[in-house]
Amino acid sequence: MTNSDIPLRETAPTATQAACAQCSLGKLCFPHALPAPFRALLPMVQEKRIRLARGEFLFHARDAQAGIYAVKAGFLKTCMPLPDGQSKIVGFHAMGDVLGLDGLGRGTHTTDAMALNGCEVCVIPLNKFEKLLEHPVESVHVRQLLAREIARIESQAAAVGTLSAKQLVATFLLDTSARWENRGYSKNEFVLFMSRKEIGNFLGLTFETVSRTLSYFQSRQWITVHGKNVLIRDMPALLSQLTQAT
Amino acid sequence: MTNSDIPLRETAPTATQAACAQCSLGKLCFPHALPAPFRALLPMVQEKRIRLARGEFLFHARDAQAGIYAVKAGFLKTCMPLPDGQSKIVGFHAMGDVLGLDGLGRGTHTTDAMALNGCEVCVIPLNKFEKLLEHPVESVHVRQLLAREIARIESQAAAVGTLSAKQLVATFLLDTSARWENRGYSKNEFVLFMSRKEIGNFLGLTFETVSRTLSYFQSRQWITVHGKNVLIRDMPALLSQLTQAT
DNA sequence: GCACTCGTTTGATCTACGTCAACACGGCAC
DNA sequence: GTGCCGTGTTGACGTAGATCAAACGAGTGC
Repeated sequence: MTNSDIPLRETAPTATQAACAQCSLGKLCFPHALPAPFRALLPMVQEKRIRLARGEFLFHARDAQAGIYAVKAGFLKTCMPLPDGQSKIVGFHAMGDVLGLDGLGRGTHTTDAMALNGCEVCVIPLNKFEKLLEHPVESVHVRQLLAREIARIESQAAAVGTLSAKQLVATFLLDTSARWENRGYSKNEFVLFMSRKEIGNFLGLTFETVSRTLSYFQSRQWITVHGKNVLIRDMPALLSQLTQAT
Repeated sequence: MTNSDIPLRETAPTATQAACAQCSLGKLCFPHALPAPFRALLPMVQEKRIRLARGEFLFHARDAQAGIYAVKAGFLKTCMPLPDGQSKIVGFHAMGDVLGLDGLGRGTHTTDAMALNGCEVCVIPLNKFEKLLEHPVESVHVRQLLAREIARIESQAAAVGTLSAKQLVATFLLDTSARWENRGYSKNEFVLFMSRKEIGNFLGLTFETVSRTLSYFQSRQWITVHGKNVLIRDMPALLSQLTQAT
C-alpha cells in the first residue's frame, strides 16, 4: 500500500509558495528553527500543503516514506498496529509538531497517522529533506528532533504500565496543559481534541476508567469537565497525584 | 552529577588502539557499518574502552553527554526515573548495541545506563562523534539508528499497557530469542542476563507474575526454565499467544 | 560443615481496573 | 418539534494480576 491510496487535497500552489516565510507558526515549526543564513532555503523546501478531513490518513504503517510533515493546523494521532490486529495510539500531534520521522529508519513508516479533525499539514518531500540535511546545522537539528522523540516516547512508555489510572490521567492532563501553554494558550483552560476512548487507548486504560477518573478529579474540585472542555482548578493537587503511592 | 563520579577503569591504550579494526563484533557494531572508504577513520574515532563491574553506571540521567557508547561485551540496562522516585527499565542492551544517543536531544542523558554484569564498552567521545558525522554516509547511519530506536520503543510502549501478562512474557522470550539469533547464537537455548524482577519492571509486571507465567509456559511444555537458562521447545505455541484474545 | 543473603517459586488473598449494561446528553436530519 | 446515533456517565459485578506470605535453592563467607 502506498500514499497514492490516500485522498489528499492540495491547496493551490500559488497560495503556499510564500507560506513558510510568513507562517504564523513561527519558531514552533520545524524549518523555522533554522538560523538566519539558512532561511533562504525554505521556499525551496516546503512544496505543498495537504488538507485532511477527520478520519483521513496522512500515511499508513508500512507505506514507503514520501516525506516529512509539519502540522500547520488541526490535530492528528499516530497509531502502532499490534500483532493481534488491535492498534495502539502512541502519540497525539498538534500544530508545529513534525511527523513522519519514523520512516527514516528503514524507509517505511512504522505507524499510521490519522487526522482527528480537519487538518492542514505542510509537506517536505523526501528528496528536498535530504537536500536540507546537507547543511550541517539542519542535520544537527533533525538529530535533536529524533533524540527528543526518543526521550518523549521512553517517558511515555515508562509511565504506562507502571502508574495507576489516577496518575496516568493526571499526567495526561498536565502534559496537555503544558502543550497548550507552549503554544501560547491558557494552561488552565483547554479543549481535549480526542475522545475518551482515544485517551484510554493512549494511556492503556478503558474509556470508562478515563471517564470515572475525570469525574473523580471533578468531585475533588481539582478540575471542571464539560465534554471535551477542561478547566484546571487545582494544578498542585494534580501534581501531587503523580508522587502518590496509590 | 557528572560522569566523574563513576568509577571507570580504562584498558591499556596500547591494547585498544587497533581494536576497532579487528573487533570480533564485525558488522554488528556501530562504526563498522561504515562503507569501506570510511573505515580508515575508525582508529581516530574509537578512543578508549571502559570496563564496568556489575551494578556500575555508564552514565546517569541528567549527566552531560560525554560521548556515544558501543557495547563490546556484557549486558546493560537503561532506566528512566519516574516522578515518584521509582525507576523503570526501558531497554536491555547487549554487544553491538549503541548507547547514549538519547543525549543528542538536549546534551544531557534522559536515562541511567547500568551494567548487569561485567561489561566492556567502547567510547566515542562527543567531539570525535561530531567529526564522524561530517561524513554524510555516517550522518545518515546515525539518523537510521535514532529512527529505529524510536520504532523499537514505540512498539515496546504499545505492547506494555495493552497486552496480557502471557502475551508480554511470550513477546519478551521471542524478542530475546531473536536477539541471540541475530548475534549468531542459538535461538532456542539461551541465558537470561537479567533477574525476574528486572523483567517484571521492564514489562510492567511484578516478578511473581513473571515467575508464574514462565512456570505456566513450562507446564505446557512450551519452554524449559532452570533459573536463568531458557530452552524454547515450542516456538509456534509462544507465537500463537501473541494473537490470543486472552 | 553452618549461617546468612538474595533470588525464585508457589500459595492465599485482595483490589484496581475491566467488562457488561443501563441510561443521559448533544448534535443532526427531517 | 421527534427520532436517531455517537459519545459520555454511572452502576454492578468479575477477574487478572498485585500484594502478602511462606518456603526453597544457590551462592558466599567463615
